[in-house]
Amino acid sequence: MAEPPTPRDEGEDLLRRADALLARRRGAAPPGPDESEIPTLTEVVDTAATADIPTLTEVVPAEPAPARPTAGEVIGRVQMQNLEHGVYQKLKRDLDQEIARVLESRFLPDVGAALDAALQKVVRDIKSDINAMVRASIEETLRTQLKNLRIALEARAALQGAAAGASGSIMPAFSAAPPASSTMELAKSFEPAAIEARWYPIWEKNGFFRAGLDESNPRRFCILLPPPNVTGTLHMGHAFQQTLMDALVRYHRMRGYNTLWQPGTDHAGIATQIVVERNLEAEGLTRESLGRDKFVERVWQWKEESGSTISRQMRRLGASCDWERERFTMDEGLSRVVTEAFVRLHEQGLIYRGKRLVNWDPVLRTAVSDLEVESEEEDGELWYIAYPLAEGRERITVATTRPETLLGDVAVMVHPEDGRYRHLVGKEVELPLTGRRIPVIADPAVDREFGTGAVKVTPGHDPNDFRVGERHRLALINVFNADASVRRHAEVFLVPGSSLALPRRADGSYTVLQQQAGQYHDNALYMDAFTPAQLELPPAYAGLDRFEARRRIVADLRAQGLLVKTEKYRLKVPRCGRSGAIVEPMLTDQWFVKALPLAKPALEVVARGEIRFVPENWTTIYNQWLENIQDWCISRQLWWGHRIPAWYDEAGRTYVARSEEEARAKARAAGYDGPLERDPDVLDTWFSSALWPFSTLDWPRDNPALRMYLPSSVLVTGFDIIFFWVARMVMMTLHFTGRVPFREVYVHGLVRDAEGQKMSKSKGNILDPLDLIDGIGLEALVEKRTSNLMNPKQAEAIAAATRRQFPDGIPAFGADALRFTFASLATHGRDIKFDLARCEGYRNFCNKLWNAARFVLMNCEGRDIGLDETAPVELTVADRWIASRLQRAEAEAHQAFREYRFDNLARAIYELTWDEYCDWYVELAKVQLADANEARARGTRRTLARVLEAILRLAHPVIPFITEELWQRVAPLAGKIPPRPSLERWGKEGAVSIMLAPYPEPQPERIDEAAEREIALLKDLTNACRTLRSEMGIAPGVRLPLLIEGERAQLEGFIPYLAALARLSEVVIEKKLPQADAPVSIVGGCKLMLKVEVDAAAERERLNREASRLEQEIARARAKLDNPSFIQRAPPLIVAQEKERLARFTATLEKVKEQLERLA
RNA sequence: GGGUGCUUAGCUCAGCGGUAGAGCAUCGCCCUUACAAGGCGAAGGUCGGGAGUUCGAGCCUCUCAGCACCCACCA
Repeated sequence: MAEPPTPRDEGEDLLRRADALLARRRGAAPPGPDESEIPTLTEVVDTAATADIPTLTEVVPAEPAPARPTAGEVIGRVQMQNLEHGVYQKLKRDLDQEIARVLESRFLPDVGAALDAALQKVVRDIKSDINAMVRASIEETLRTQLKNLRIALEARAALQGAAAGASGSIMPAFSAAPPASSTMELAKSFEPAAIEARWYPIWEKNGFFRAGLDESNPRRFCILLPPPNVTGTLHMGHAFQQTLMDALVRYHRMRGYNTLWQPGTDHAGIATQIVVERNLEAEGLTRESLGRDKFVERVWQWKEESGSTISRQMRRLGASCDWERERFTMDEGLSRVVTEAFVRLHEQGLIYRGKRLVNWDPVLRTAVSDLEVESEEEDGELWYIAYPLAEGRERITVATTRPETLLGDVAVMVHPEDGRYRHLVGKEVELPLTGRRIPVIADPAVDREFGTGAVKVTPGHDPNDFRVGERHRLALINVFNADASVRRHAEVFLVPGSSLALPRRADGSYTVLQQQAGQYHDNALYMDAFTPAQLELPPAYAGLDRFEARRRIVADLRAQGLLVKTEKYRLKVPRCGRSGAIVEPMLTDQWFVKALPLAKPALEVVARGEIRFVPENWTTIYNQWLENIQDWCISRQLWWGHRIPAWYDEAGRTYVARSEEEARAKARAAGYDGPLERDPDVLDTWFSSALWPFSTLDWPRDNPALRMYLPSSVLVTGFDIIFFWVARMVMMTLHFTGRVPFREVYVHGLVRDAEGQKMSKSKGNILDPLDLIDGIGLEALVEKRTSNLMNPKQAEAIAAATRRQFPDGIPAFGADALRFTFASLATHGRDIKFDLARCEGYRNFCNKLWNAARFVLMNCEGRDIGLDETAPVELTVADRWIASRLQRAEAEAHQAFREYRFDNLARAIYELTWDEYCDWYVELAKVQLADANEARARGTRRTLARVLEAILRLAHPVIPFITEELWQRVAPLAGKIPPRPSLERWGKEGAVSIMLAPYPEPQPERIDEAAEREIALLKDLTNACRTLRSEMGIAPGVRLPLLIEGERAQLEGFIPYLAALARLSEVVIEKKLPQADAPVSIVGGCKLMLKVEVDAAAERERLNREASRLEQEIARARAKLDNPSFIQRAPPLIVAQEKERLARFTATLEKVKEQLERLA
């Protein structure tokens, strides 16, 4: 199939040549493994990028540009542009790869190899994701370096481009760097990387993020950044949340509020300690071998190394926090606040220390709070164990999921009304394997249906049994060590009234330990008046891990014929949210915050509406939790964190104080002068987080920020930390400052993957926001997802899934597109399924905006755009219409911000920009610009520029980078700022940024309903023509005449628009359409006829379809109107509307029928 | 056992009493002097099932089903 040579072939030839050029360049570069031969970047760039890469004019045989291009030549130029773009992208990609390769080969062999070796060692036998983190950090650094290098390059290229004055440069992205000359064209497409890298530092250096501290301005807006883990990296949840916060902050800043976005990081006690301990493990060290001081030093070191990663990543996202106020929970200032808060709470009796049954993580060897325990259903077994009666041959069988805790049993419990066992209540059974005797007790808590209806009672290792113990005054036995191995000697806590039979002696007798009834103090648990004792456990199990002990005990029971049966059983297993270890209820000494007195005010402020949840149904969740709140265990047996400010003397007395000196003074006052020892424990991370709203404002020292920004305006957070953080901030802030911490809580959903799965390393579905901004190749992505898996067996499946889902890796979308995506996904639902396709769509949106600006600049820069108010300006209906639409969009934007409906905000911006401004107004403007009427052209240019300028400001809170870049060019046109100062001077004098420009306020008086109606009709007419054309299969290039039957006065003005938009050769308004076999469409009382021969039968068919559609509508409307109760009860407006519809459909049908007759 | 969501086009989601929408995907046609990361057009849904309230129900009520999530001590 031989085709004539077409321009396209020429283009392919061009591409081939470009390839050849690339190949040549590659050939010139030193390939081989000899790393010393690798050139520096500047070498590569100088030789390859700036010299070897030809301009397009060199590549394409130069043709003198004709003064007046003929149609064919115009096409040629368009093609050339596209080709230029294609070639450029190819070259750029290649150059990027080259740069990356050079960077890699230059740096990785030195630093990387050593690091890699170390990391390999780490990874091999440790379950850890440290490798990924370090790798990510390296990648990040490289990427940043690369970016910086590229910016330098761009500047150079721009300079050279300017010097050469060549219009045919094939590196347009580089001309996107500082727009040096005002007439320079924007790049053909939107290239986010350079723009982003340029603007953020300028904003930050100019102090635009700085908190407003003008106390005379009563408008204040403050957001606290939920402090991320200081050593962590940015994940999708952060990026999402921070996008919303940044939009809010930028919006209010533009509106002239005193604005503070308070950033900071959290020391994340457990999480960070775990990471550092794993690092140590790789070196064959443990924290114990290092010692506390050395270990904490190591953690600080780690914090210094990785502590800035997340804030750098936030900058990439465009977050406009006041970095000068950045805080860290372990800063000196914040630590002081933590101590102060602890001491005050203790003085007020709201903090106490006691031996309690707490959730113990045997791996981390620390207590964790109830909230940190996650229960999942898992497969397990239910063992039936026979306990022989002490007297007689009878046995009582209990069912348990935890046979190993039998060692700590103190009773067997049955339901008081259970006939099967009533006769046994009060008797004693022999506790197997232990040689002890325990009583049978009755308690209504027993479920008779479950198991055998008899339960073993282990108050020392089960919260439920603990309560039973309290009711029945049972002793408590702790059988485990801190690592949950079985003790040689159990700890026994005899409580008032309790007794415990010690193992049978050789002579068959028992010793019974007993404690007399004692006193309880207020609010205390029954065991607060315990007497400690010891109990020898069977030596066979001593030192065994609890699960090994379980196996042995079950085996021993079976051997003794006491194991009745075993059943498969699904049970809830409580695991530590951090380590994944199964939590063991353990009796330990811990510090607690009394929750009740703090919870009450926290409930009241919400009930009074001083704090409002958005969406409000979260109020219920908040209330329910606070209403059932338990005391909060705040001590952790860790080393990384705020050490508890309590000192003990040798008699075990406690002195809580702000410092050791103060403790000593208190001790002396109490008559003690000996040595003091500080409590080794640290505080729960969330304790310091709870103080965040005022600790970051340097409470208790009075200062403007504290006066102005407490309460903050809104807390933006996920529902997963309502209990952990939100409720506790309310309690603590109210308690210490008497103020609420924030007025509103905007609770957003959680980001999940496209399938709705939680993003997690082990699922291999993690998306890194930075990869969405910068893009990532497939191999790098696979590597990232499969490295350092907890379970390396998953690697293959994850790699396969990743290859399937991202066959080409992830393209670079840029921060703006990512942010726009997040905004548009921020509905008030719970889950946010992150859809890459959406991201691509919004990248395209940015490109659209970019090109609209390009169009406006091409048509307005250097032209009379009506800034001179004395020159005559004519505004057409189209101009008035787009201005009107702008007002509506602005109103929607404000409302969206008020309601935290970022999806609506995004939609309003998207529709205004794309559907109205680009698709219609720009097209209409082209018609107006082609007109000879200068006043009208001036008005058009003014409208083009002003509306675009407003759109940029409207969109800036969501897409800050591109809007700033464009605004710098567009704002002078719109008369908003003087022609821009050069970028070099930016910041020194008269720095003007879109960040500081006012947010658009809707002007209701500019809503022009008449213009809106007119344009609506014009759109309908245009669409009808287009539909006709398309249905008739008329090629877009063919221009046809159109005949319209309708009101001349109404339609006349539309003619030029219609002709252009519907690609018509002429538009003729007729009193009556001629009789012809031509397609006709009826729109709003007009008949449109495309003058083209058409098969009458097909046209009849089409009209009949239209008629039957109308008939259906008419029938529906008539049915309603025929219903007397509708007329009677529906609001008159609705009835009128329905009548109007009926009339309209009927009239249209009339015309369709008429046309049908004429066809015949 | 309590509680909270969700179920609308192939996919992701808006809409919450008055003519069923968007993006992506699909199917046509097209290099149209801002944009092929584009333009124009088309197709696609008895709004999970059932019952009720109402002149009128994706929208309100009840109920059933499915799916998520949260809280709680079922051995």
